[in-house]
Amino acid sequence: MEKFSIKEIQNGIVIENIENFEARHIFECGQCFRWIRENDGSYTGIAFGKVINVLNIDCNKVIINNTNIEDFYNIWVHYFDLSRDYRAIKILLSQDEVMRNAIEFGHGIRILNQSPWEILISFIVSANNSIPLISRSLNILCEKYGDPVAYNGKTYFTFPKPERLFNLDILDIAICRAGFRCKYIFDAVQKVRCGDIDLSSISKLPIDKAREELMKVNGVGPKVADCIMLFSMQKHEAYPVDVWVKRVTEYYFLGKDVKMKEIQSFANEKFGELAGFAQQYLFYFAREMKIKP
DNA sequence: CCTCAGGGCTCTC
DNA sequence: GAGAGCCCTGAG
Repeated sequence: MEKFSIKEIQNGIVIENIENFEARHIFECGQCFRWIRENDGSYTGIAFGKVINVLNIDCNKVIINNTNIEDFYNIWVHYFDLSRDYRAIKILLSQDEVMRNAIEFGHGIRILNQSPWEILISFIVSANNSIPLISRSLNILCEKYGDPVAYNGKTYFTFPKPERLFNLDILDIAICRAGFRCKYIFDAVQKVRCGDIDLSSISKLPIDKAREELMKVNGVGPKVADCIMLFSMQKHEAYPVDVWVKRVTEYYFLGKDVKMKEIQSFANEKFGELAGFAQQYLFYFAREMKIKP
């Protein structure tokens, strides 16, 4: 458990003496698409129907605006994974020199506990796509089918509940301009609707069985399935391999172009139960450094 | 203007 | 099990 103290302020809370929490690292390490970076370096976003603004005053002090102590303990402790001891994770992973550097670089990363449904759709949209376009498509879906929540003179939108999408036509999905992925979104909606996919029971399965179930959805392959499991099902042994993770793993650890399967088994042996955390540090490092093949 | 790649997946061979 | 094609767009 992380150690920190909470104080309530006007329409918000201050978290003091917190460690391993940098808003920039958390929201830009590839696990979420809808948090907005403000001019002051804070991030505004919506989860569990609540809009909040998150600002690091320094590396040990965080202000969460538009919330209170009750919501903090009921919602945000879990969302920001504050019950987990990242210091211990970092010590274990830092035995490796490459990891030590990557961890230093992204020292404030935490893996958010997001909604499986939102992550399923988000990472379907992410396939062979760029972050601005992913965000744009998701925001269109939210503006069209989510619920408005006002904050600070602006309107934010919740991620639409599955039921809201059940009766939509494929053309109603296509407005989000996700191209060939629209039919995959549609397929995901249908499979959730008819019960072919039950995300809450999948989340209780062991990783290999869960991956297999998730991949029943068109548009969900091994990488997307691993993202869903890591970012919304607390399966931290998942090691999603996208182009960046492939590059960084090959560049620093394996030294040559290898197959996805070899990268997976490398991650299992090297990082074990902590593979997902390692993946996040490596991904953020590789992408910010723009490592080329 | 054209070309390419971008947090892969499906389909076909 | 390898490779082309896929929607769409910004960058070069």
